[in-house]
Amino acid sequence: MKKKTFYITTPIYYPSDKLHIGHSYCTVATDVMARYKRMRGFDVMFLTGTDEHGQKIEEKAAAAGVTPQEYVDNIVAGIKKLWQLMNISNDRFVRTTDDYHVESVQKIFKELYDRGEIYKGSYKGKYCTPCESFWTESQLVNGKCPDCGRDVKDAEEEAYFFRLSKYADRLMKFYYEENPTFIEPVSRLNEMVNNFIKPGLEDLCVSRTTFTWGIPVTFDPGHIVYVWVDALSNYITALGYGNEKYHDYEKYWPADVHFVGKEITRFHTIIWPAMLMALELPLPKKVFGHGWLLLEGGKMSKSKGNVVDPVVLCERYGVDAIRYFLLREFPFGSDGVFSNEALITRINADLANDLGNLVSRTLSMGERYFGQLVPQDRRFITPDEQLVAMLDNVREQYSNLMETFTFQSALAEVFKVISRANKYIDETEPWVLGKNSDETDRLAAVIYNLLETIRICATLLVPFMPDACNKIFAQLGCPADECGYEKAIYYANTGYCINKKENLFPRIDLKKELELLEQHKAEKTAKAAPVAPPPCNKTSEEPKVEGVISIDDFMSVKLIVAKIADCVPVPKSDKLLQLALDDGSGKSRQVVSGIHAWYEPEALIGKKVAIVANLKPAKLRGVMSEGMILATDIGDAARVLFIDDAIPCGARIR
RNA sequence: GGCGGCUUAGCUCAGUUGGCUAGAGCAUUCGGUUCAUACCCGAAGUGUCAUAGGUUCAAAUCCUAUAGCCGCUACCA
Repeated sequence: MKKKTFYITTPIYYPSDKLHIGHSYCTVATDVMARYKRMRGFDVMFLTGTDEHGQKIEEKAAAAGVTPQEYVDNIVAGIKKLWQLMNISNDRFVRTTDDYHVESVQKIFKELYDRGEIYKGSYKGKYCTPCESFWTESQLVNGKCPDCGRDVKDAEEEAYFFRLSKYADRLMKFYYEENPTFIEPVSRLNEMVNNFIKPGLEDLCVSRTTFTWGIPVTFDPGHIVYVWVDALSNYITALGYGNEKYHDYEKYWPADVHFVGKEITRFHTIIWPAMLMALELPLPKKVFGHGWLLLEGGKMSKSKGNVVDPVVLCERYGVDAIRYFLLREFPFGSDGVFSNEALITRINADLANDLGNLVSRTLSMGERYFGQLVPQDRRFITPDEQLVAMLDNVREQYSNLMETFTFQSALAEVFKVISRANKYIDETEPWVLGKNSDETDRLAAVIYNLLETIRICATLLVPFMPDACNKIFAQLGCPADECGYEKAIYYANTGYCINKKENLFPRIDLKKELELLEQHKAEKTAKAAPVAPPPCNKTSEEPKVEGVISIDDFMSVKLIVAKIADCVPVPKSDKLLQLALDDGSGKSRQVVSGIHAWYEPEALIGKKVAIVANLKPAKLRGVMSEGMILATDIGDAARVLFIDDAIPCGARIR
């Protein structure tokens, strides 16, 4: 009989930098699920990989003075090493620079084009003639070419578009009728529908000519396949769709679940299904958007310099402890706050005190009273029943929760049993039984029950902590290959051969360890400082007072005086005004402001206002805005803060 | 601005379709035990279940409003 298959994926990670604990979180969760399904007898395909193309990689490589390929090879080697360290059991690792992937993507792109799902259109933007470069509005710096700073002119560029818009109805039908559990958690479904589907989907630009590091469009030189088709299709190219490298597309597709970060659920629940519809291929069964690991300061990000390095943690506390912590501490669908203190507290309480200590005390009593072998002559009595009842039920409770990716609760069920076993020792007092030779058969039963508890729990914990559990099996004297899921019930094993070794999870000195980690972090940021331009994290060591900022924080906002030289409404907009400002620089500054409801252009021209001069430029309704006019709200109305005409344009406000 | 979500013990959170004195873990205090990794077991708790109304025999659980926080998004900038 053929085994049932289970295909599970992580996102393919972008190798522009080293990965942090957040990436580990997703990959460990996927690994646990893959191991669990293998344990349940499934033929599992577990895929992870890297998304290696794009402009950012191209730039990073140039900055590092290497080719893009050299750059990604280096980073990817580190990623593979990390997964090895973290005991990730992926069956395949796809790189978007792999030949077979490139070949498949080119075929898919052509196929979509031939089917009329991709059409050639034009993409409006700006062109810098001297640089021969095409830029989008958002790439311009102060409306000028970001390379040379010269003026740019309107231009249209050819690009390919995918007919995403025509799939809105089919997607809605798919979400609500064909596969109501496609998107999880469900709150994400609402976001997708309300924010994207209902307002109307737009066709998607799927090619670029602004960079070269990517997969060329075979039938149109100069065009590069943009990330959507390139990256998303990894889930099928890695099974051999459109290539001869692998041959198990038929076997594993459609995927049982894509685990993705919540920030990319949109791509996986709208664009990816639409692409597959266009190709007339089956859709994945489920997309699960998991939460983020936050730090006390907020989101983890390289620019904040607050990333947590999984390698350091694994080396210090062991891979299994980290894997356990990640899935025990945080509900998989929501965000969680990561802290070293929570990590160590969790390891001590659950792994050292409860599980590790249970193994330790059970085995040393077993050895003390019986040597290695627990006598077969055992007297079971009524007080055993509570523990045994839990052993009879835990496997099912656990698997019900695992099937819905509720790892946190699945682990909690197992640890309830571990706790009960510790209590059982207190109740039965084996050390008293051990003093009375008439009680040997009773003592044998107690020790046996404890060994059964440990064996069953360890079996269920294997997906989370493979190494530690195998060590437990070794110390129990029952071969790991005889500790499968089907044996995770009471009385499935009757003989034990105790062989106690060193403790599984040493207790950690919380205070000492926190100091060490802090020190480690300080050294690291000190080392990193010369490389990275000192960004906004310079005050991170100072105690932060809530609601209070430093003078430096304030001075980072550049407020200046400017005169409104001209003002017109933004076309097709009812709230926006487009202002031409004299900011004293000699050049005109364009700012868009949402105040048309309260001010007519004529009322503003000639007035002086305060503006934020160093605000990141943004495009509003297609018009560039290089700053912000200061205003205040009175009730529902906005009032602009006008400045005394005697103050010159460009004057700094502080 | 729109849509969605959250607000429960000092901390982190559970609380199924409204129903017995609102729970768990961690931390705290006290007691027990000694097999064990200064561990384990037991006990004690503290809660205006964000605020104000409403529906109901009965609401943490449903409805309305308000406040704070968060997510996505936008003609915020």
